[in-house]
Amino acid sequence: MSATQQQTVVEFRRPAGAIAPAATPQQRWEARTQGAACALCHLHTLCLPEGMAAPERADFTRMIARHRKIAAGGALFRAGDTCEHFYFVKTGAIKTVMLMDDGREQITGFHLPGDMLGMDGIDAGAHTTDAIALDDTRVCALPAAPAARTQAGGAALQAYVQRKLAREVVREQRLLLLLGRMTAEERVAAFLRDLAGRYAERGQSPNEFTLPMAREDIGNYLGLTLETVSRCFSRLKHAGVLDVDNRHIRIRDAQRLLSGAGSYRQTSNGVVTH
Amino acid sequence: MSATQQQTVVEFRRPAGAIAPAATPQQRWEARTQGAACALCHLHTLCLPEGMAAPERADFTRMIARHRKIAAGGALFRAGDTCEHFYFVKTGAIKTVMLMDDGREQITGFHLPGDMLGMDGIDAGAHTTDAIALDDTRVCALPAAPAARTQAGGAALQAYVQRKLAREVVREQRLLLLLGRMTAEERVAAFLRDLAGRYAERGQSPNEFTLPMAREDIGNYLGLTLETVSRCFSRLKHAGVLDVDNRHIRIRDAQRLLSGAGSYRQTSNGVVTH
DNA sequence: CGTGGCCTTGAAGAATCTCAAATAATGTGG
DNA sequence: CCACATTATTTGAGATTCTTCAAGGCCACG
Repeated sequence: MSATQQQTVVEFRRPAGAIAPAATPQQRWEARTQGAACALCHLHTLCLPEGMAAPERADFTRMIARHRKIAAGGALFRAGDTCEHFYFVKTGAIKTVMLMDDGREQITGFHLPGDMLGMDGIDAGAHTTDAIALDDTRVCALPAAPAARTQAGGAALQAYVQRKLAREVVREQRLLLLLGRMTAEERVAAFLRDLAGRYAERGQSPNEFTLPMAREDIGNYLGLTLETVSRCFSRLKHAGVLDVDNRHIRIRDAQRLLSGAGSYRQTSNGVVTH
Repeated sequence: MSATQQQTVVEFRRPAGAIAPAATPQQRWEARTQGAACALCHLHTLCLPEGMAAPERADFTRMIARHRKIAAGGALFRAGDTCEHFYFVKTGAIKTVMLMDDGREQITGFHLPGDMLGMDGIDAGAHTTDAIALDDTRVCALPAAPAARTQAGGAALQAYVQRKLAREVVREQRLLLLLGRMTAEERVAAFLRDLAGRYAERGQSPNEFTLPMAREDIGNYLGLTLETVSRCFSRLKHAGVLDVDNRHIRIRDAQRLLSGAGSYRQTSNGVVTH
């Protein structure tokens, strides 16, 4: 949703060099056995700290425990669990859910391959959300203690976590703006734009993708009901902005998706076209 | 809004030793001239890192530039400004506001004395919000560079910022839940509870205080209009939960303010008392 | 081929917003 | 210190958006 992300989506450019070339099986096997797999992982441009010096990157890589698996619907962690690791999604997708006493829930984020999660546990030492797999999912785990504390892991790792946290703060600020000030259709449009941008970062097509979550999850995330989300999708479809086939989305008119996205609203003079 | 904060509000306990005893003018003068004012500031329990060792606390104190003043309505920083400092509110109050291209705004936080702000600028190097004084306000400034980077300032300071960031993430998560899932009256009640808890932390009465912001700001923050906020106040007033006299608030029935706060809603069976 | 989960669509209802007006507080210049 | 202008707040009535409730269709899976 940032300016640069929007740019990416509008022009449907694939960011040059966003994703590393795939490693050969032989390379991968060697990397894994030598604890240097991160450098060869196709997600390393998203996970690995760029500014970090080589020896510290090696430390980082060595600390990572690879390949914890979570089945679709399973929990990576629950609210209240001691925060022992931060996680990177490797394959699949995860939602983080904040809970109320009376059972109401709010999804605070969807985490795609390359995304880091679990830092919400730094403050209290325990996670504040449930992390639920939307699909069969694999994650890498980074021990939280050295990353959060001043000893051991070193300052570079600490700075890395700090950056990730700051990014999370800004992401949530944008979400506050969405929930507080946008109409249903604007929210859905912003959601799709955001997803498109993130797929672009991952080297996948930003204008054609498959949603990893149900309508209910989208609605929950956007502060709407699943019916409202469905209706917004239908309206955008009939307006020619999108192709929607169940969870498969194709963006036909990125320009209109960007500009209020088929909401045909002009706030200043009240004119409503269509 | 955390469990412990709620507790504080329910029982209207003043947390023991939350606030340091006031320093004498002589002590203050010495402290200021020697760069050790933080230890004597009545807000030091909120600002100063608890786990920090004495020498590092002294470093922290020396880095702080004291007493930048902002007149009511003035900006401490604007979205896009280079993030050179983090700030601590000393007196007054500040709102941080996220902006949309079309002029819509979303207040993302109100910052009271003792609160830290400005960390949203860590990621991009520039602030993402406007910080506007609600009253004549004084702040202390902490240079951002040593706090964010690995050199100079040291790991302790870095860990401190990390903690503050993590707390901010959790605070925003709670706000997402509020904006996404709560009714208007629940939002207003949660807002007052939160404020009450924060005043309690500052050694002020949690059941009687003066709002530093206008109805419009409250509404904006809660994703409502000012009229809706005003109506909620009136309903809570007529229900005997609050005394509302313009910006002066007195909480008469904390129990009811906590439990859905005059909204008389029971989500499970649909029964609506009142 | 039946069952359950997910999605779509319609119609009625509720919560909140918008518009409008009156009242109260605050600030300003004389 | 007062009269006036300005701004903030309250309250009402009607409009609107979104939700709730309900029904039906599609698809995967046993």
